[in-house]
Amino acid sequence: MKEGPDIAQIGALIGDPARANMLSALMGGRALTATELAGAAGITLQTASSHLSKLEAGGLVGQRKQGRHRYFALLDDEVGLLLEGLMGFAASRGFLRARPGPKDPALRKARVCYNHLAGDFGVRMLDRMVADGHVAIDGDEASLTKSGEERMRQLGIDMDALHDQRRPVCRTCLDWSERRSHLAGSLGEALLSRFIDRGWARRSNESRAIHFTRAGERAFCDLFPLPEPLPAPLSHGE
Amino acid sequence: MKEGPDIAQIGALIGDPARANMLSALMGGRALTATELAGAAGITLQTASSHLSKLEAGGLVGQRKQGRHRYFALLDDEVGLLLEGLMGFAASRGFLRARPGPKDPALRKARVCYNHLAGDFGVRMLDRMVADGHVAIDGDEASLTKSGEERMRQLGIDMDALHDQRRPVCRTCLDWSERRSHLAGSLGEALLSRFIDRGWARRSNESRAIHFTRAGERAFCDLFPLPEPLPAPLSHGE
DNA sequence: TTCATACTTCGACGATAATCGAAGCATCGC
DNA sequence: GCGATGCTTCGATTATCGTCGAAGTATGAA
Repeated sequence: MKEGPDIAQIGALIGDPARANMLSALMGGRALTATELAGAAGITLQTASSHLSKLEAGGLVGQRKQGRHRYFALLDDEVGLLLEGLMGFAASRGFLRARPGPKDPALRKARVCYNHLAGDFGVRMLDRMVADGHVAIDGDEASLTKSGEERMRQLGIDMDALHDQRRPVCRTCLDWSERRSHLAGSLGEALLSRFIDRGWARRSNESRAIHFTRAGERAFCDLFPLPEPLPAPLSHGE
Repeated sequence: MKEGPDIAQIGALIGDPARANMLSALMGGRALTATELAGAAGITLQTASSHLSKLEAGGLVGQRKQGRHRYFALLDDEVGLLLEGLMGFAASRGFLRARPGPKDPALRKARVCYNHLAGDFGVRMLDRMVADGHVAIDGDEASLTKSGEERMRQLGIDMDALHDQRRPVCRTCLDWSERRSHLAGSLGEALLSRFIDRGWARRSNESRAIHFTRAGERAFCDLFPLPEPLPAPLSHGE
């Protein structure tokens, strides 16, 4: 037998639909209870408990007990990165699950991808930053420019703190609904936090969707106007 | 049910040990026949055929027919990237398969990780380049410096061609045997090719190992000396 | 043309793992 | 203390899927 990492174990953990659903739910970035995860996966609580135990043993999730509640979350950034990659890959191969009925516009418009903004708004934000010369894209690589650094500081982003972190400030993450990149990395996370702290947007309680307030959406669109005027108004999307 | 990428399908494809073994074998960067892959996975040819059909349908491998031989390879760079990430992740979670008996020194010393040099030599190379100021590491990000650019050109690397490519010139890839990064990206690939073209090293026919000739090893070690003198001579390792 | 080799397809078998009802334990609120 | 709620554990069931022997097709070499 071959020496090396046992990718089959990781694959098998993710390869069960119920477990995949739970991991996807946790990509919303919030800790969820076992009951909530069972609901997200459409299975009973006892089955969810069994699955979560496996995910925990495999180092994909961790739990925190609060009284009778068990809050599960992705164990660390590495898991988030791995799942991001898997999502982008699955989408690139055409493995997409379509909900019967109309597509979920809320998820497509704005949602959390582990810790940063994804969806139409996420892609729009990166596109704007690139068009303004704040972010430079070289192939799959993204880097913040000097002017971008300045701009982010104006927006109240603590750039010193971001530079102190081990991970990249800017990273591209393939958006499964838009099929283009949105901004990940420490800056991506900081920006989403900023929008939420400012009250522009809030997290949905039921899904990974990010709901912008009317004022917040206006502010966001002012900050990141579309690179080109489109005949269809963006705000038409409820 | 949730809308979004179906990561369970990808997970399940990789989650079977036989399929995982074949994918790992293909990380050696060479196209292999169905018979070779069956041998690598320790299964019969008919089982391998069935598995390869699934991997192909899933967009992970592609095949090229040459007479009666079917050569299978990873479908594209995206697959390589995904598997690299999975390998690093599996190793980080402790999912390692140990061969009964002594560890495989050849794989640990130098092997192919999809298209670039990995193992002790791979890590050593990156460390040297960092110590010489040719590659700058910022968290997980790697970039070639001006002096590094110059140095690579001196080594005969066509840097213009590398810059024309879509992917990063330098990328870190977590080495599962050394638990540190080796150099991936277009430069990582170009360097491995260079060593092989110069006759310093050759690919093993049986595994992902890279065998350096005596002269090639000397040249490699001259080019990338250890950052610090160690009491144990590196060349002691057969 | 014949034989050997590489590979695909079919179908039966059996091992595995997800599933859930039932039961039990821990915590919370009245 | 009691009932409700959140969660874990146990055990039986069953669907799924990997496996391989057998048979067939395609290619190469003598």
